[in-house]
Amino acid sequence: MSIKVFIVDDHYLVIEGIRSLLQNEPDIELTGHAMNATSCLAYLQRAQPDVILMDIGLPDKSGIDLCHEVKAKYPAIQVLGLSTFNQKSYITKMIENGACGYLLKNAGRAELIKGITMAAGRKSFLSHEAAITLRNNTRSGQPVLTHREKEVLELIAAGFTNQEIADKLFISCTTVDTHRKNLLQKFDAKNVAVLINLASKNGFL
Amino acid sequence: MSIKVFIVDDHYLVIEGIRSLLQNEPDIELTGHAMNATSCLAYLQRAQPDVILMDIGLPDKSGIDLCHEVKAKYPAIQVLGLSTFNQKSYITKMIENGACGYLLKNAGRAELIKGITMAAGRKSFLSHEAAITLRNNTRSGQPVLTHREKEVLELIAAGFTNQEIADKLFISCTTVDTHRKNLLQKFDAKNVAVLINLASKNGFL
DNA sequence: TTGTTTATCCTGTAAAAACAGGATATTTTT
DNA sequence: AAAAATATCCTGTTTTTACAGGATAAACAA
Repeated sequence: MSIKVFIVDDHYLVIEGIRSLLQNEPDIELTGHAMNATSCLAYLQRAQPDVILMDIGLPDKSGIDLCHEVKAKYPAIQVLGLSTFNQKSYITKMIENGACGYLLKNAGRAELIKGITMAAGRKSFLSHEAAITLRNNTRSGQPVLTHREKEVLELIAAGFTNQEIADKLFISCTTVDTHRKNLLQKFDAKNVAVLINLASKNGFL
Repeated sequence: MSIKVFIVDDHYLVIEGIRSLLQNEPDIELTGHAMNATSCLAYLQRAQPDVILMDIGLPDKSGIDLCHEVKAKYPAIQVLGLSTFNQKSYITKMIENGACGYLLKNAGRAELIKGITMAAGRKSFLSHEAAITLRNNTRSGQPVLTHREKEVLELIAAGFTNQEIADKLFISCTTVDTHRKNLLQKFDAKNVAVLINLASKNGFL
């Protein structure tokens, strides 16, 4: 029995590329594709593939959220993240949300087929380069933020002052200042400008 | 005589997608591809295509710089920008550097072929969506920054204080403050946090 | 159970940025 | 030639951050 694969990606050229690469694979059957999250969910109500190749950057919803939703409704489906962004935060977020692996768009034919086959066999798979960044970044790189720190970070980026943030979160102004202090330290940032720049570049915003 | 097309893109799936779409086009011949700027330039020393499809995000050099280089050495070659990022700054930078158009990776078969054909005929071409963002953004959207403002913006993002920036640029501290003031106004930002966030999201950093 | 992390709060000082409201000279565009 | 844009500089005041150096309580992990 062949592996049923479905693609969710808003880039037509990528869909076409995958289709072309899988054409002569007898064990893999491409059952369809969607170019946004909504039509993906609509498709899944009618038919369930074995493996979904899912892009991160979709027009209506992030692949990270979609992955969570799909895994909640259809736990049997294996989701493989698919993206150009080789960034730790994206990879870990996909895996946290139930993806069984991560495939980069610069992957070759062999890597693509291996990823799909392993996903279908309920084994996890990471693109070679993705595995490297994941390993490198756990040591030193992006800091690990607590839930509260993430909240504060987003409110800082939105332009609120410490006092305004304090009012929103029902905490003291000095507490916000402490979180801010810790954020600066964790990012090794000299001031907010650097903090927001790094946070944005590393996918926290 | 068929149009000779060369692709520069580090995403194998995209190359494969384009190859698949162009396979049955008698008028278009895909002569090769490169996955980075260096091997693209090496190829061009041996053979010159009519049209190059060029990605923005290459591993060794940005497509924007590569475009400039290619057009300087081989003015006859028509360069079509190719990217997932539908952002005004990228599109205009490519065109400023000699590209004759911009193709988005979510373009369909018809758009791809039309783009290549028009490029070969020395006509400019913009993907439908790219044309819309370009039009929208000139009216309202990303602000237009002067050279000095861009310099100051980058130094702010790097974490320098007004005084430090002033020393670097050999201007007064108050002048830096004025530039900062104007940047905040142009971006409609309440403070640096918002400024850096918007600037980063809109490709200024 | 002990140690660590997390979230909370405090006081005080110094530095920096935001805001207001100017001015002048040089380009560039109309 | 006149108008607009750009880059430069100035004096203030108020607000906000950054920095130093704490403390406490709850949750969690070793």
